[in-house]
Amino acid sequence: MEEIYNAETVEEKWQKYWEEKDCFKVCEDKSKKKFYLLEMFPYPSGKLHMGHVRNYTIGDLTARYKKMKGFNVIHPMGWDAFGMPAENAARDNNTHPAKWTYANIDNMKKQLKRLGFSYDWSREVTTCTPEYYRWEQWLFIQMYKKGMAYRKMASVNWCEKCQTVLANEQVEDGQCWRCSSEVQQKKLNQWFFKITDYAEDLLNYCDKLTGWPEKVTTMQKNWIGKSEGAYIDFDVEGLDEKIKVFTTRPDTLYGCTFMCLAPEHPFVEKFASASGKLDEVKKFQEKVSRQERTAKAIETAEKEGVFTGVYCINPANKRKVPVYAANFALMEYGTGAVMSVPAHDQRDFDFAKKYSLEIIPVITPKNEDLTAEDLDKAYSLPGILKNSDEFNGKENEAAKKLIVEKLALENRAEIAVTYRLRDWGISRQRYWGTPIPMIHCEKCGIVPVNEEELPVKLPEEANILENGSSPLPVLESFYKVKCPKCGMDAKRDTDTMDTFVESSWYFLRYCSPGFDKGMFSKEAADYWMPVDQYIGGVEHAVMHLLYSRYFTRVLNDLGLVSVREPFENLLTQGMVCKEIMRCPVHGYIYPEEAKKTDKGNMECMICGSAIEVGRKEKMSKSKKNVVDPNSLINNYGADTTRLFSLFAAPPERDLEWTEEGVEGANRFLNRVWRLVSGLIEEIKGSSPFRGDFDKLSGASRDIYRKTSETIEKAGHDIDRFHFNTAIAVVMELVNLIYSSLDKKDDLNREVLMHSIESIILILSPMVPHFCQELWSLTGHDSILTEELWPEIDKKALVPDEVLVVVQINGKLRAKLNIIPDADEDEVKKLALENEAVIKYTDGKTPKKVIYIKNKLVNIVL
RNA sequence: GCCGAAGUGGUGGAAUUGGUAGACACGCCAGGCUUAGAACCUGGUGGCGCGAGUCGUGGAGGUUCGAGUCCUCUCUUCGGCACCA
Repeated sequence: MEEIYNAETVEEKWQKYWEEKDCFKVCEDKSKKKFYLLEMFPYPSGKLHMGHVRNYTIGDLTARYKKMKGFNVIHPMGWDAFGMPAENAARDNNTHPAKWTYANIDNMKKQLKRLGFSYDWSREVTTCTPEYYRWEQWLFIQMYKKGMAYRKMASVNWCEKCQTVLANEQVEDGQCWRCSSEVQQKKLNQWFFKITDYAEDLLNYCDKLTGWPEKVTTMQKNWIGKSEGAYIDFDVEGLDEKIKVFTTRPDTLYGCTFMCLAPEHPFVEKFASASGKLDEVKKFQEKVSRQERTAKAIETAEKEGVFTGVYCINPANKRKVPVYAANFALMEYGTGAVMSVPAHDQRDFDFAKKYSLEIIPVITPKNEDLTAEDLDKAYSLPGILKNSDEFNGKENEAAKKLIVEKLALENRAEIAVTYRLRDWGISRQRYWGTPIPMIHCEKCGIVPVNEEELPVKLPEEANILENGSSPLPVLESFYKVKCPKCGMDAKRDTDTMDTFVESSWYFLRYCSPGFDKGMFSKEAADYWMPVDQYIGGVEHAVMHLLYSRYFTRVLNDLGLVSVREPFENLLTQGMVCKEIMRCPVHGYIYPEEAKKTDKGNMECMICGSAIEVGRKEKMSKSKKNVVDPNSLINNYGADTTRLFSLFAAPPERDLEWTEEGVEGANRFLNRVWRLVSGLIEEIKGSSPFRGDFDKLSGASRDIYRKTSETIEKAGHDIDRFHFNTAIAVVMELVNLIYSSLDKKDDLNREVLMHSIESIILILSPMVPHFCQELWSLTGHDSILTEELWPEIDKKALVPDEVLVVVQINGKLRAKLNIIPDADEDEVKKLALENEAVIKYTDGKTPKKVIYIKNKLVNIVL
């Protein structure tokens, strides 16, 4: 056996073996319990980053561990291969998106294999292949037939730089999520998925997703944003119109003293022209449209409005109420009209102060009488109604219902629920995406492509245009088609789908990746689904996870799959961080551009200046605080890389990358290696201890017991994703064996063999190449991927003696070693007779003596 | 503004259910091995104190025989939502 562990040759050897022997291939097997382990598939950007490595290491450990626990584990991998970076790269490097994408996939796949991940590559799914998107198009047509996909003119978020529309979720603080340029509004005819039909269902199930972090379900709930209230109709004075408002506070209706419409509300111009105020109103509209829509701007922007010149009638008290157009009213929410109650809403209050509008309190705290003069801000707490006719004196919560009921009798109000969630706009004016399988015919309107003609292939001869936009709208061979219905000349839809569509069902495709009679085989999907453990970044908490839940519901309702929720358990891993380094001359610098001086400071290798070491932040190219997985593997090997990312922090927390930490992980592997190589002559050929624990004594007994404890604790820790502590207990065992080695004469070889075997087995899901090599070297013919998790000898878990601590008034004063489950009175007696205890009790009689079995005695004086 | 999470040694982090705070690792210190270094092995390492001790889990209270853990208030950091009517 080599004295030193050579990661490179060992890793290469076993990777080759695994691949040749197809070790990770799985099939449905109804005799076994299945386990679907899924990691979020990557966008093939070209290279893996440390975030991927961490995500997939956690996944691989879990997959291998579950397999050792006897599950039939499916562990697939694929590529979220459509998307804009491919187009950008194609334009910048004068290549084709497909070429770029496939080259990246090739490269990243090599990297994944170098890390030794146990993927069943026969299930690889690549979303940009016609075999995949064909079925997405098919589903689109089914959804269209059910009214679940529809088209409407919509004001969309338009990014001038990317030349495309963005989903609401892709707009962050009014800026494009990718390029951060300002998002504008543009009217376009768009395809939408009716996710709002499922808003209630998606919301209700949030609380049933007990295997998800609460943080994520809360974010989804916020995103869906249900609010319960009422629609109330206001008559308009002098015009035959009704203004419908949505309010969550019908109890404050009597306090409504003005009305605010969104500037783009259709009534605004209508009213203004009726009253002759069109000029002023138009000026206001223009001003608002120029206003910034970023969160910051909104926060600081003053509430502003303009009187339309028209009054409406408060249906409760018939009061005449002026109608304003106001910058804080949003057309996208509710009805675009707000009944303003300045006494009880802060925005309305600000607005009323600015324009000297009347403020009438209608809710007052119990045992107090709130008047308009008392108010220096809106009162928004619960209370008792006043100034509200027959509702005076009622609790405001109760009044909500009563007021709506009264108005409902006259057809002026109804209970209503609104959601913040919008329908999912999926049209993208891009090339590198799934073509929308629809044809526009002048005579027949919108006609789906015949299903036999699917897929509508993305024409590969096309290339991105100079300005970066899609070639499809100008590619005659693509858009010029015959109408499937009437046979006349017609035009193909030249938009492609949002790439979140592909990732909303890839986990189903993995169940039967080659299936050519549908999206997936129902039989296979019903065997494998739901995903038992999903692992990925928290950045997908809303979009991807919500869309996937939505798609699973749609597919369930179409009878294509039996599950309704796709992901049973979710683990969101933290980010990989590293400190930022800045050279006063060169700005941000890469870690490899810095070196440590003798004094322990960092200096720039280019210019020698002292480097400011900044705080730890998420690794990003722009800050140059990145580490390339490839160089890590080259320097230390895949197993060290894997071990470090598991040991340095629990998975859900951020992981701070340090060179010292990586070296520590490497050191541990070498320590295990040396332990085995030092013992190999002695233990090789021995079988692991299977005898009676009671016959063991001395160091052998201790080691055997510690081994049993380690198997138990490591398994338990892995079950709850505490990988760092699972590794720590193995380190403890290794330390114990090391420190027992000088007592070698006592050591039972079979016990040693048992311990070494156990260490190898426990570590094998984490550092599989390393363990497989040791497994073979210690005389095993089998392949570790077929081995089961080691058995625990329960008998050895019972300690010979337990440590009972003795406290006096809660302070630790003595320790007793006692046989387990000793008689309570005897332990108390022993404690009280203890020398140190006598010193502290000082002859006093204890008031109370508390005994916790096998743990502690607390003497209260 | 609203909602949520987290604050533990010099550092990353341990501590099922309230029961020895600081496992394991990094770093540091000492010793061993070595011609020397690296590597490795052994030991030490929360603060204060020579010591018996004493103080210690962001801060202030509280419950309890006993609190990192439970309750109230508060500070800080991070994340999400946000003119949502």
